[in-house]
Amino acid sequence: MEQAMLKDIIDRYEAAHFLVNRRLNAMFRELMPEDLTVDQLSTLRYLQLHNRSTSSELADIFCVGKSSITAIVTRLFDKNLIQRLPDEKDRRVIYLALTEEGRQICDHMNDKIDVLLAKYIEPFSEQEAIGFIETFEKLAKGMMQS
Amino acid sequence: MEQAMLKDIIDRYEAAHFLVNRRLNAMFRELMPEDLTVDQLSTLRYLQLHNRSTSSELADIFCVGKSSITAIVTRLFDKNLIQRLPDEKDRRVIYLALTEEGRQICDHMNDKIDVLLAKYIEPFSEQEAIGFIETFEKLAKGMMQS
DNA sequence: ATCAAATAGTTCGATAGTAGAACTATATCA
DNA sequence: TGATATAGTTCTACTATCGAACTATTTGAT
Repeated sequence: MEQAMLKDIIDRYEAAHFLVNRRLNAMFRELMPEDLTVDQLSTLRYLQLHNRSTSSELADIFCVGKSSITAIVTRLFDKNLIQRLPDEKDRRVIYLALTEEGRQICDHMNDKIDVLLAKYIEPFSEQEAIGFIETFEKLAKGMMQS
Repeated sequence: MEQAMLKDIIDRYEAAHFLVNRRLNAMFRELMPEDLTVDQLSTLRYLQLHNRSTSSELADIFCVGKSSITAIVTRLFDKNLIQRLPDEKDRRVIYLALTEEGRQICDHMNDKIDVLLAKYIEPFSEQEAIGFIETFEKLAKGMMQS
């Protein structure tokens, strides 16, 4: 790709990324129940998909320090939404898992989020949506590796 | 689009969005000079593109309350990166603009960010990149309207 | 022309997320 | 066995955010 075109694509990507990010975050915030934040829900949702994760894994995935994870996990633990399950073999390790209440909130929020996102994705043709998501996934993969 | 396909697209979109977001944010954080945050730079960059904006406009664009903007603007003002220019006609209004120092930091960071993003976008063919960005912009536009 | 309502921006108090350093406890390995 | 690495927590400090209360100004309805 030539320089001028690449620069154009980058500028447009940044603008769209910023806009979608800010808008989506605000819309998610509005969906949230009283006592839960967007980041807290992200944590619950990750644990729903990856049961018995650990603080270290969350820190890697969320790209933050372990002390940030301790803070967020403690808040969710205090709300009785996640459990801390010590590993029997390696006593340094503490697995994290949803409680029944955490699972229910997750399920409920998943439905709400699906409805919200469907509104924006539905207008696209199947072909366009698939093409888009495939490129998006390649981009994500590229960022995973470095 | 049929339901099962839509649901699949939504799940994949969410996963890629989360990953790209978190990774990009972390990479931006690493690029930042000592005394500047990612959100502060976003504000500077918006002002570079939209000179003489106002707090209310920033609050709309960033999807946050006006008091959040006051906080961030005050920090940038204290660092001498932006100016506050009262409107002559309507004395409630205060226009915001970069200082010379703010402009320089912006230019410098724009270059760094372009290099970073180029690394991830370069691998795509021109055709794929354009198709992707066009759909992304449509998505952004859809979110602007509601 | 006046006064109520709207608008622009700030202040204040509270909370969440984050970094980074210091710390504890445990495991690994040379 | 002892040094080093790893998992997680605690603590302090800071930024971003909300929402309510506030000031100053403008707009608009009567």
